[in-house]
Amino acid sequence: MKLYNTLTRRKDELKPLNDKQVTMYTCGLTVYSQPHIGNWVAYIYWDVLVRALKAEGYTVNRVQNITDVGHLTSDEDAGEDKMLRGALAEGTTAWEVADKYSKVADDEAYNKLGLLRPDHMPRATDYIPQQIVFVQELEKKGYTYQINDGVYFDTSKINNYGKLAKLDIDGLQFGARVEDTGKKNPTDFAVWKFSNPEEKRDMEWDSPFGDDGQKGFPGWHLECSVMARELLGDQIDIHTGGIDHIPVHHTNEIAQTESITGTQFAQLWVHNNHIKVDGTKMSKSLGNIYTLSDITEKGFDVQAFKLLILSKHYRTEGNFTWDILGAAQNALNHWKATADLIWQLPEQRSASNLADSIQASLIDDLDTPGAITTINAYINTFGESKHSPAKGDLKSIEQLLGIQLVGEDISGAQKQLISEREQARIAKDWQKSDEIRQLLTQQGIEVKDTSNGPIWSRL
RNA sequence: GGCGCCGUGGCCGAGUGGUUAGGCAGCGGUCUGCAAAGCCGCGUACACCGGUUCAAAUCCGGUCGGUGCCUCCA
Repeated sequence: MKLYNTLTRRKDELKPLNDKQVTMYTCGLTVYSQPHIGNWVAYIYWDVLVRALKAEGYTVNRVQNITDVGHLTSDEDAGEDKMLRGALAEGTTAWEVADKYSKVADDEAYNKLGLLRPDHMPRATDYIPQQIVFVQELEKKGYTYQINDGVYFDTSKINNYGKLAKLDIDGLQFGARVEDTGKKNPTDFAVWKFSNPEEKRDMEWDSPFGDDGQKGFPGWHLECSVMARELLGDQIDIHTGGIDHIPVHHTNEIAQTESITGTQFAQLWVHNNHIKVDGTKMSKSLGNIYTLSDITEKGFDVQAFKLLILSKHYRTEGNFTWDILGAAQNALNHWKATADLIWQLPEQRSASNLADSIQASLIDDLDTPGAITTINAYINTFGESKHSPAKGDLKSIEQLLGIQLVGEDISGAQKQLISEREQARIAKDWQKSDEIRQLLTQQGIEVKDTSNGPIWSRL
């Protein structure tokens, strides 16, 4: 399995630290509001990555956290707490907001999108003591300092800070866009923030830091470092996330973890690009943020959304429009209609190497467009075939890409209708024939008269 | 302003120094009671200007255009 490694800026071969077991960490959602399709884009790619790893014979131990505290609206440790903002918007507490959107996200990801559930889905608030210990360790080693609003990591203490993003540290100065809040260096970041005494916080904890009785909460970057270490160990094989996390979040995870462990944190850093909407960034201010429900309410299949996403490489920027989704839906319908031939025509006997071909694409830096091209070529061989695809081949597609193709057989009554219609056609009773076809259409079944006889598919 | 990324045929989207990507949409034909599908055929793309090379859409330089992060937002 080769993956493009942001650390080295080239495709690197995966060489797991522990033989055939792969450890993988993904930064999960901050559960403060309704997830949108951009969130799911990353989830879909990493889902296929896990599927490909399993097909390669690896066992995968995967952590995807749930951020429910500490994520501020600015990466620079300023701004509001996203959870509190969510609570304010809904007139409830941060705890309830976290609970609500954790459930929403869970339902959408694992029920609606049918993604594979990660092995561990820790919540940051369940790891507060561990995070405090982590900060204490950093303190002991002299990596931190305390100012007014929290305990900060001193990035000047390490010599390769910013190696992931290839940051030009010297070029960064306090000034126009980098506010001077008392930090020693512009890149320093909070590992523990103190609660503002003027504000009521739903989520805050006692800690050994600050004044006596002063409450606080963990820094966002710290959470991932701690949960990864607690659940996967000092070193992991693959760390995934969005490209937006390269300069700050992942850079800081590396700084913290490697300062503690003294070894390399993740071997492979894999980042997905984003998807735009109508050629521009999805943003609240533009009001162009779509959710999974928007897609289904327009009558599209979430599987079509997955196909749309997998049609482009995870590292290239994507675009979402309803037209593009419509094209993906058409392509999916074609795949599904071909899959439904298994109920109608004898199964193709000759062995195909479909699974191997798909897998060959996936292990080359998760080349899902290549895999889809392979599948299209395969599907197209059934255009005038007297056979249906092999069930094993369809299963391979479903297992490797996570796109469901095979539906249920139609009912006996519907089969009877198709048979009656065929009798009417033989008798040239076109009126009856068309009436039956109309009836089936109302039941969501389309019948086509082919050289192989009547063939149905779902509308 | 700082740091990036990208520019492929109607749309989406791979790829790469010399060989048809593919999908979606469209057009013509065929088949067909009709419809749809299938089948056959059709667009000869790679922003622009230079350079390197026997050969560049593919490498290098520049220009133009778009766009991302730094602020709501993955």
